[in-house]
Amino acid sequence: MSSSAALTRYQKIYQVVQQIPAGKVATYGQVAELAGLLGQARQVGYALYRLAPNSEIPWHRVINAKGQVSQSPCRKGTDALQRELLEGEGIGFNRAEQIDLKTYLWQPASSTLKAPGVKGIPETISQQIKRQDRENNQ
DNA sequence: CAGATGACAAGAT
DNA sequence: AATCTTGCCATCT
Repeated sequence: MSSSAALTRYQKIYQVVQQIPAGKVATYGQVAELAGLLGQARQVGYALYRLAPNSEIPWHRVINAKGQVSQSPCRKGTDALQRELLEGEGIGFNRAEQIDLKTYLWQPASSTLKAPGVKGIPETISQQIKRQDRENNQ
């Protein structure tokens, strides 16, 4: 820890991830929005990359928008571990090693946050903003 | 101090 | 449908 900043973006991200309940998952983009980093899903991945595998933070409940677990080239096996942890919480994977977001996505109460790009679930806030931005631009 | 880099996501081609 | 491009920022050399 060489950072002296009071509350960095990464720390906000960690706080959000800690709120994900067992048996549910959140996408990187969703965590970013909840952390006040709209549209910066990448930062979430960067932040989680910094975590130790034995961290108190439930990093394994964060998956990508396709419903698949991501993996780090530096940490072989973390994807398998992540899958085991999730299955241990009752989360099911289909044949394509994907999680059904419609069933398992964390949907915080009193929030309009939804899953990105999932059929049957409305677009995320960042998607709404981008779409409106696009329409204005035309 | 400048540049490289790292668990993503969405639009464009 | 698959691949490429861009946006974003904290850390480490």
